[in-house]
Amino acid sequence: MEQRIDRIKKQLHSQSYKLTPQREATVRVLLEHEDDHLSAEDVYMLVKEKYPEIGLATVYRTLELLTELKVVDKINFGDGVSRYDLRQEGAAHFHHHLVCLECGSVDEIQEDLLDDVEKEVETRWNFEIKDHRLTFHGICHRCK
Amino acid sequence: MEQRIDRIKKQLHSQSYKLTPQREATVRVLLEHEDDHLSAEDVYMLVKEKYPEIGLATVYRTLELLTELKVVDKINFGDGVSRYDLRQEGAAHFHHHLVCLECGSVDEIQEDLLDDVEKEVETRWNFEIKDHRLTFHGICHRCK
DNA sequence: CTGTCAAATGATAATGATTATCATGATAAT
DNA sequence: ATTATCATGATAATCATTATCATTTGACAG
Ligand SMILES: [Mn+2]
Ligand SMILES: [Mn+2]
Ligand SMILES: [Zn+2]
Ligand SMILES: [Zn+2]
Repeated sequence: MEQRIDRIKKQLHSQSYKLTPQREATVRVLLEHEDDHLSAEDVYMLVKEKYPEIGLATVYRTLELLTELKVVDKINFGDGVSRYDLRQEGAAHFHHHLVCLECGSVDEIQEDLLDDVEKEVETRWNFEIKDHRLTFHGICHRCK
Repeated sequence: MEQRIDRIKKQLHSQSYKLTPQREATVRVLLEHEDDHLSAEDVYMLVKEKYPEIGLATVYRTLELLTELKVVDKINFGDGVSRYDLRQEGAAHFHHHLVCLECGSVDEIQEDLLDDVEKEVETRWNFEIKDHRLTFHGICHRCK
């Protein structure tokens, strides 16, 4: 945890941003909810527990900044809000999601699985892949 | 074109919906822009050219209805709007997209490519896949 | 034909997430 | 200490989408 925050701090400094107390509190909330898919409002409410004087705008700004630095990925599951998902450190690509149509749960697949598909796309469509988004919609193991 | 509209008409009737003039005008616009990825506002402006008295709410309602019937797919590329994409008739799964980070273009991949990956996900994660969304972000063939 | 009724429409208000603005506060270098 | 820059918080503005409601349409029964 602390080492992770330290690395994010360095990453911020390398772009001449500071790790302010508000930003640190926000990052801590994200780390403590690594498996969840929190909206900005969700993050705001959780950060307020430790840092009640923080403003909603600051949370939005911090999430935007972390997205820029590729610490988190901004993702949209089709309900009306953006959700922020901590990226695996050092992962080349964003991980995949399993969205259950029954219970609404969102599970993660950390393995890439797309190597072959991406090779094919790169050659046949002459497209240089930088990243991807893959979501499966269906019935989760709990609902079956 | 006419046959396609006829099949959509039957699909509507089978759920006891009618193909009103407004709905038909909207469907025609979608068919005429099959390769584009139009927002509700885009569709509204295009429909107005043929049917100026249509209201924006009706366009939203029609797009919602067509999404329900799986005639179109609602998709979100991360700019603030939903876009509506005509589905290939009879396709089991939604097609894939190539989004260029340089020029913003969105190209389509109609081939499935995911058969093997889906088999693996179904068995290893015990998840019954109904549909998917796959988007690649990178540099398109024109920008290279 | 008419009258009836549910479905559909269009104008517009309301909502809700996100962004912009701006005065104030913190920080670090000079 | 002074100044300059960055960051923050309150709040207003924006903008896509949804809800509301009075009116219209079209299928159907008599
Ligand atoms: Mn995730
Ligand atoms: Mn498409
Ligand atoms: Zn489930
Ligand atoms: Zn391009």
